Amino acid sequence: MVNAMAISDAESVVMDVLWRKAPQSAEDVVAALAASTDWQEATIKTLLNRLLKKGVVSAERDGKRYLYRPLLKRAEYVHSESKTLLDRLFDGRVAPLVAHFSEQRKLSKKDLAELKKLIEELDHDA
Amino acid sequence: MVNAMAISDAESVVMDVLWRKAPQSAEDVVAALAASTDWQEATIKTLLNRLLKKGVVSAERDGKRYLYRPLLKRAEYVHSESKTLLDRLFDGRVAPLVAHFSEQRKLSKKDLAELKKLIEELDHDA
DNA sequence: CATTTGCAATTACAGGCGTAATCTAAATAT
DNA sequence: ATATTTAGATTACGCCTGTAATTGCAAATG
Repeated sequence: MVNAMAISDAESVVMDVLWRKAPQSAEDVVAALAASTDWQEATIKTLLNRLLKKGVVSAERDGKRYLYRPLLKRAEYVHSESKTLLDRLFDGRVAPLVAHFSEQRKLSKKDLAELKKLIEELDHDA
Repeated sequence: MVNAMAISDAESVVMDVLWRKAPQSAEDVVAALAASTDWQEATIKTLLNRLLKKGVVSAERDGKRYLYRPLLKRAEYVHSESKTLLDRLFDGRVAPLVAHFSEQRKLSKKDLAELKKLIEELDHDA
């Protein structure tokens, strides 16, 4: 068990919708996902319920339906996912990952420019 | 299905052993994992077999046993895992990941120094 | 040869995941 | 008041995973 309460891939797609905007009803979420997935309504409701059970979203009654909102913050999720990957593959550090991508020539101009700027700022800060 | 032929977490631990040294017999792999896991021999053999079935390791008879070696290269695996994560969480680019870690103040001195050097080299190269 | 032994192959089994269909209770319409 | 619609809750189901135990077979040994 790598993660105490892991969010599955499909579940994270639903979280993304709630991170973009909250609270939302199940129907809202279904509507938001209609374009990008071909999941049935029932599927999305299942995912919402599993997320509820995992304690990472809350549901507040609103008339006949519920309004869902994320309890887990996106930054937290992003961080734990990233850290898990860095730990597994890059000895827990960021630089080796960047090195890997540069070796594979998979750094875009944009990436390079941004990285350069970032590093300069950090350097200046420190 | 995100990955055509995904390697599970437990399986990747076995791959790690083979990436470090190949070929190795099942017994070698068991020995290598004795320190870091408490998996039974049978478990490790199951994992080897699943990896075989997935076509990411090969087995060559060596007397009564087999010698296993990875067919998938570590760099390929690392790349696909990293790319999947970057795509999911950072719009497919490296810089935002670095930015995230710097915002969370999770960049070590070492990371910073390495990144700086890397960027300089790349800049110089380009 | 017959038997033990060392490996690999097969089988097991519960829980999670992707993907829903169906059931039920509440609200609304007739 | 009853019928219908609607939304959530329950149930389903096959595949993957983690974690093995058991079986089968070939080689070594008595």
